[in-house]
Order: sequence, then structure tokens, then C-alpha cells
Amino acid sequence: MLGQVHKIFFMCNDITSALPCSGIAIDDRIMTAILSGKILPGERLGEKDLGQTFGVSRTLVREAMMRLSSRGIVAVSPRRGWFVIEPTIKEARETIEARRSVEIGLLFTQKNIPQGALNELENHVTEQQKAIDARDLAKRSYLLGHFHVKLAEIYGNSVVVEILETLTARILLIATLYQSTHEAQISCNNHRDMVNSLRKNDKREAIKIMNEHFSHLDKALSNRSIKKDSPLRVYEISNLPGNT
Amino acid sequence: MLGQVHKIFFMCNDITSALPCSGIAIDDRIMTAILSGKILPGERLGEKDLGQTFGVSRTLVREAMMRLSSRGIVAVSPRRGWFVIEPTIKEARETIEARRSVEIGLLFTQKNIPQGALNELENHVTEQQKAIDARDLAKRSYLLGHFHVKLAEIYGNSVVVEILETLTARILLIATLYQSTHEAQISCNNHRDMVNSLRKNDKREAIKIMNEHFSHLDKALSNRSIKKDSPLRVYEISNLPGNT
DNA sequence: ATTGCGAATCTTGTATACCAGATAAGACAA
DNA sequence: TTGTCTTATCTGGTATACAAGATTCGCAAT
Repeated sequence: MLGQVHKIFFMCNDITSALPCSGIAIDDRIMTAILSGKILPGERLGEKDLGQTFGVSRTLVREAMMRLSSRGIVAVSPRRGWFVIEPTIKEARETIEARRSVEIGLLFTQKNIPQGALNELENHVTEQQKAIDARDLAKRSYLLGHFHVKLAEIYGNSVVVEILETLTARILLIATLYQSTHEAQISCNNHRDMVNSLRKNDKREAIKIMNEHFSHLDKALSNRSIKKDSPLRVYEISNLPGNT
Repeated sequence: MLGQVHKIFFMCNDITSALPCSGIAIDDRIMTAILSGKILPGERLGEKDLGQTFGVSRTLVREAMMRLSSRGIVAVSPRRGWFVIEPTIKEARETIEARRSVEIGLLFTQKNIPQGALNELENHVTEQQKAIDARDLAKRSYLLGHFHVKLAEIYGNSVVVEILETLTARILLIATLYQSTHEAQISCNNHRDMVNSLRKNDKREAIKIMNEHFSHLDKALSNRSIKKDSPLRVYEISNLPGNT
């Protein structure tokens, strides 16, 4: 039980080796593990285990979890442990709707994309296709989600990028498990079409495709059974105080 | 120096009295203080002070700050202390652009608003006007920002609401200090016009007004000098890992 | 075999202890 | 007086200690 988590993080040695690791690096490592499918939604993340894995005390692990919880990636169940969020179907749909608003809003409000950036996007789509063909599920999910982050990056607004990274990660928590190869291919095609529209400077068409893209995502989700509401204590955004 | 912060929080006894206060309540209290203008951007928040104020150890304070930092509300300067974020002008503009995308995207993609909700919005605008007339700067800033959160609430998507709450808070950190009465009145008028457009189901006009609203906000900002980049260590969203 | 109950164990919640860097204060010399 | 160097103090960074709830395992009774 203990060595389980340990092994997971040793496997995902994207950043450094494994042992010495402090501060915000822990967030990164955990996010990386989640995004690459090494950690699945619902999985328990024990503070002690993580601490041993990273060679730090529970304090730092806990702080990292606090930050991740604030981004809606993990949640704590009192005295039971931290768990990777399992979005309910309602939450998942809301997240998709949020992305629809943000991304369509982005296309709608921002100026045209420089051609150079489009080449990059095109290459990204090619990578997506490769991952699909290679049946590399983890990479496939990651790339399909990351495409949208990349799109936001092109517009050069780091705030939007930040938002989309978080939202995409949350969607990924579902998609990794449930997306079929067929659906992945549709998404990839959507992406390709979108890039083509952008290259033609046809913003209207790009928006239309984006809209359909999310509708498809939503529909695909509805056809599956997602875990119902969990009783986890979520450290969520505070409700703003009433006035008067 | 110590009693300073202490007094601030005693004054903002919106939620409970003052002393016993644990967990996420600390986030709320600090956010409340910020949103109501009790705490200004750039202000230092010592862990020890806050701990004494809330009657808890530094541990809980620190965890709260970690969560707030992840939302871009505060940042830590190593071994110097926590500070309320002072957005640079670049960051502020990016935040405004982000809100433009999100909110216009929301208007664009979502269905029409039920009439009942519009009455609520109208009342909210009335409150804004009252605050402006009464020269109540704190309340004015808060209400003008909160209008947008309320608009998002109507669409029933808690994810979007969460995003807008955070973004609005960040803008508020600037607006509280720098917004003039004249500008506040313009914003309020924009809000009123927006509600009217929505009542006519004229989505196109609503979007147009929203767009101008943000353009005005951006312009107002550009005419002022905002603190330049600060060297604070920001616990920010991790960069997603590159793929091989 | 199954169900109930209780103790042992595991896990988070919270506070405290100690370290190191940063800052401010003070002494001393030019 | 002013500038600089030293030292005392303050603050966050990190680890650890201890408390208390949750879970699990075992044993006994049915």
C-alpha cells in the first residue's frame, strides 16, 4: 500500500530524479502524474506516502495539497486522506460549459492569430494524431487537452492560460478513463478543422467548430456513468460576503 | 505594528466575532477584508500577526495563504512575509482581457436569462448607484465588481462563478485605489444598459456594451501608474510538462 | 458462517520547535 | 555627521510532536 504511490512517482521522472524535491515542485510532480494518467481520479494520496516519495516532511506535502485543492484538483476527506477529484457529471458538464465560454470568448474577442503560431498548432495536431494511432492513451488524453492550452498561449494572456490549464486538467481526469478511440479521433479532427479555419481567418467558422467540439464532449460524457457526488470536504472558493 | 492587522480584522466582523476561527474561514476573512477595502494591495500579512488575530497557530494561517496564493490573491517574499498582490499593469490588463473573454463568452454561448433573475440584477444596479451617491468607496468597488459575479451566478455555472470571483477580486485590488467617482458612474451605467439589453433579449447589444465596458476599464487603467513588476515569489500554476 | 464489538493502528489536524535568511539597530571609525 | 561593519532580532521555511477521528482487524457470540 505504501510502495504503491512511491513507485508511481519514480516512474514519472520527467523533471528530476525523485528524492530531493521541495516547495512548488511537488504540485508540478503531482499534476504531471495526473496529466499523464499515472494517477487516476478517485485515487488516494496519503500525506505520509507522498512525503517519503519526495523526501520531505508532511508539511510541504500538505501545503502542496492545499494549493491543488484550491484549483479543484484534489480534495480532502477529514482524517481519511486526500483524493484526486472525481468530478460528478454535473461538475464535469459545468467545467465543459466554462471552457466553452472561455474559449469561444477568446476566439470572439481577440485579434487574429499570427501565421507562425498556426504552424505550431498544426504540428501539435499531428502529434495528437500520432498518439491516437499509436494507441498511447495517456499521451493522447494529455495532448488533446493541451491543445486548448496551447491555443490560449498563442494569444499571450497568461491569466487565461492558467484558467484553461486548470479546467483542462479537470476534464482530463474524466477523459483519460472514459474517452474512446473513436471520440479521441473526432476531437483531433475538430482541432485540425479549427486550425484550418483560423488559417483562413474565418473566425466565425472556428467558433462554430469550437462550439460543436464542446457539444460533442458534453454528449460523450452524458452517455457514461460518472461517480455521483462525493462527500469530500472541498476547500473551495469562498462565497463573497453579503453586503449591507 | 502588531496591533495594526489585528484591528483590521476586528473591524470587519462580518462573519463571526474574531477569535476562534479555523480552516477555510481564514481565507474567507482575508478575502472579505480585501474585498471591502480593509486591506490594500501591497500590504504585508505576517503569519504570526494573523495567527494571533485568529487565535490559531501559524500552520493554519500558512495553509490559508497557500490557498490564496494559488488564486493569485497573495504572494510570499521569502523570509520577508506575505503580501497582498499588487498587480502590475501588464497583469491587470491580462486579467481584464481574461474577464472580457469569459464574460462575453458567457453571454455568447449561454441561453437567455429568465426574467426573474433580471429583476435581481436591476436591484443590484440600484444598490451600486446608492453606493456611488453615498461616496462609499469600499462598498462601491465591491458592488461594481460583484455585479459580474452575480451575472455569472444567474447562468448557474459554479465553475464560471468561481473563476469570475477570483478575477474580479484581483481587479478590485486595483480599482479600490484608483477608480474615480466618474469612472465608477460610467461602469454603473454600463451595468444598467446591459441589464436593459438582456431584458430586451438583445444579446448582441449586451455583448457590445460588455465589450465597451472592458475597453473603458482597460483605458482607465492605462492612464494610471501601477506598481511595476514585484520580485515576489508567486506560487503559481505549474507549467504543464513538455512532451517528448 | 455471520454479525457485533472493541482494541490496535493508521491518517489527518494542529501546534510547536528549531533553523536560516533578511532586516534593522547599534557601535565604531573616517 | 556619515558610512560601514557587526550583531541582535524578527520572519518565514521545514520538520516534528502529539491529539483525535476513521478504519481495520480479530475475537467472541449467535
